[in-house]
Amino acid sequence: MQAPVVAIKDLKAHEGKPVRVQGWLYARRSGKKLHFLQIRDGTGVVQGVVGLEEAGEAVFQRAGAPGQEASIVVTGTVRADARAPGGVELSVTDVAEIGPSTDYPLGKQTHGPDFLLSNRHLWLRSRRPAATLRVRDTVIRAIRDYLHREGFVCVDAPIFTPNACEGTTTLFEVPYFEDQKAYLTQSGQLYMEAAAMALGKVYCLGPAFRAERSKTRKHLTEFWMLEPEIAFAGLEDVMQVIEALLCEIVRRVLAENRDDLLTLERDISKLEQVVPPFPRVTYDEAALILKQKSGFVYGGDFGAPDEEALAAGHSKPLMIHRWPHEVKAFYMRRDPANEKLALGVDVIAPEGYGEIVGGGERATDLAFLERQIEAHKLPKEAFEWYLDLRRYGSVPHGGFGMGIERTVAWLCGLPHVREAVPFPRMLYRIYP
RNA sequence: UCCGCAGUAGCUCAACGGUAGAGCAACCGGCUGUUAACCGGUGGGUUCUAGGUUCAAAUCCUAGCUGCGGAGCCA
Repeated sequence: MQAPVVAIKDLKAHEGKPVRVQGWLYARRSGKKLHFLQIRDGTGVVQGVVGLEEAGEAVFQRAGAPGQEASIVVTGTVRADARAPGGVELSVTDVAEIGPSTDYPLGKQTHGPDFLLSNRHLWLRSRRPAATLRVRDTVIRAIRDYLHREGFVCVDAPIFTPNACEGTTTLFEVPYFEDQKAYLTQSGQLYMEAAAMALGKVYCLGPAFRAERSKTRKHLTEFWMLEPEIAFAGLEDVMQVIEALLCEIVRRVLAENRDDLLTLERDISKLEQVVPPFPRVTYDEAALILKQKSGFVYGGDFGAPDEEALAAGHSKPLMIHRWPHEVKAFYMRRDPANEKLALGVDVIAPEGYGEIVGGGERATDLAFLERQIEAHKLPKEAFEWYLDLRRYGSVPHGGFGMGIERTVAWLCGLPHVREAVPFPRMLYRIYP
């Protein structure tokens, strides 16, 4: 009878028993009578020890043959060992090579970002990318769990759209049958407003595309965005949901990904400080702070250096609300207390990770929106369906968009958002 | 689109006007407890491309290509 297959993370529970481990040869160190095999299987890494005398000559030779990242099945007995980083080792009795691997491109030497990104399909096997993807998984599960618990319904938005959702930023154009054109969505928000009028609390979580020629550590051309939309909600309600959601995400990652955060050398104490309430300032207050620091001129949007200056000194995400309406989208509701301000909110992550959330309360007044569409020179016929939402039982509502990669990059302490997505799409990179 | 920086061995880099080198990887040998293993040896080059300056160019100049970082825009 063959020994049972056991995941490396579960080996401790099988101490003293024979098991099989299926995985890949991460690295090997060899002596004349001893092989040390570092085996990884996606759940962890374990060291297999192959002694010439214990395993026999045939097995010993087979253990010395597979190259780095060859796929192997290793049979052995689980043994506690104080010298092992994970607490247990495998005393190997047999090794079988499944798929060979020679001249693996990613060795133990250091590599530059260009080379690593060109080999992203292999780089994923390394510890840091694997840890990052596990954190990303937790972030997405935390989002879905939390929103489900709060009564939200997942309503997916279309990827093909007939026109710009907001009419401003650059779109990827694709041919759509004979003589039509379609565009890849840059936001599902307008569709979520329709869904919120049907189901109350809704969200979508999917890719968004921006054909901007941006080359910074905060930008991808394809990124994932969470967009909740809530009926019968105002700006304060939206800010409350953002705060609660971010705290829940951080809590889950701290609870489920401690080892991954250690692998990533993340300062966990910084994340532990992310608890309610978040600091909140109005645009006016923020502009005043910037004016004292750097001579900022009131009325403009905040640039990346401005964001960093505002976030400096805060260990929690900073919420900036009530913006001059000129710098915000046409569909934002105006502040009843000051018609020059839009009821929008941006959330700036700590440690220089920039804007991770943008949202606010939507305008519900039909005549106001018609004027806005005209003022922004948008094609009105494309927005008729959107205006219908105001013609037939409109209610106060609001929502926000959260950038998944920026959030993951912040939680993991990554130098660039491209590491927060399995296969990044950037201005000059679409391979692999 | 604009502004910087870079391109030399498979990878990471050095050489800064005067004989192209190191570490890692590969290959060979040694080692019974390694953890980025260690020790000895071998092979490995159109110095991104095209011009130019010079007795002499990886090095200086011009143009291009590629990548990186930042700005703008945004999540």
